[in-house]
Amino acid sequence: MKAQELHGHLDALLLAVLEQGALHGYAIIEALRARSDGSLDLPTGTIYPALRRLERAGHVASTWSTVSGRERRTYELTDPGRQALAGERAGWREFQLTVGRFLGPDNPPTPA
Amino acid sequence: MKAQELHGHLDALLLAVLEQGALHGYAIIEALRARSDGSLDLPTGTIYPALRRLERAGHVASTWSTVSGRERRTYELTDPGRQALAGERAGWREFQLTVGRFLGPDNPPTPA
DNA sequence: CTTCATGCGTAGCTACGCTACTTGTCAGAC
DNA sequence: GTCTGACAAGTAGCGTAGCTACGCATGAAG
Repeated sequence: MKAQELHGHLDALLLAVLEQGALHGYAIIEALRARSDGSLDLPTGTIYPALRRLERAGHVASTWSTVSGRERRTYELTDPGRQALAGERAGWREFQLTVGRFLGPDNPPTPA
Repeated sequence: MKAQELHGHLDALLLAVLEQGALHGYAIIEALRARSDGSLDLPTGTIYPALRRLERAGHVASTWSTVSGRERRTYELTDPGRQALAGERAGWREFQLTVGRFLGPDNPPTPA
């Protein structure tokens, strides 16, 4: 899948992944890959800046920890983040309906 | 609807609109607005360059005409364009499924 | 001791949609 | 007679945001 299409939807995906529990950056990348059956294999240069954006926006909060000598930055959803996620879900639904009206498989507006 | 989300899907929308018949730029903008119930109100600075891109790619062909003193550039889908549209449709379906797995309304993977 | 998985991060690039603008015709208002 | 606004095309420059390609460090495996 061409990942450029994610433009504007990545933040929502990250929030959705964190909805199930706090994760550190690397684990988020793996979670996205796993839950999408490999379709979403996003590079760190995409994920880390995006997480910083979300933290600046107050949608996630991060805490450092050290696991077997390795530094980890674990992110968790905040309450505003949860609200934002709800908004993103609604936005996604509208987007899906609108675009689907043009690209849906059963969309011919002048069929018969 | 935030139109920035269109990133990467605009070409597909334009092809889909032209699938129903040739249109000139201005009419395409109106068609998008009409078929989306006003959700997609795209500025000329978005549409015209996009149509040029599609023409360079060989997905549409344009012909000039003059209607009551006004110059019109009418675009129509080419055969490669039709194939491209089919590909975009498949891509959209995959994209929709993948993102929907995270943002769908009934997606909690660890519900009970 | 070298390689690979884990883990974080940034600099610079590029694609692409948007804002704001210009040019021009024609219809209708004033 | 002039002016506003719909119609119709177009470009220049901007900003956003994801990507490529790096660099750094630790620990396990060969």
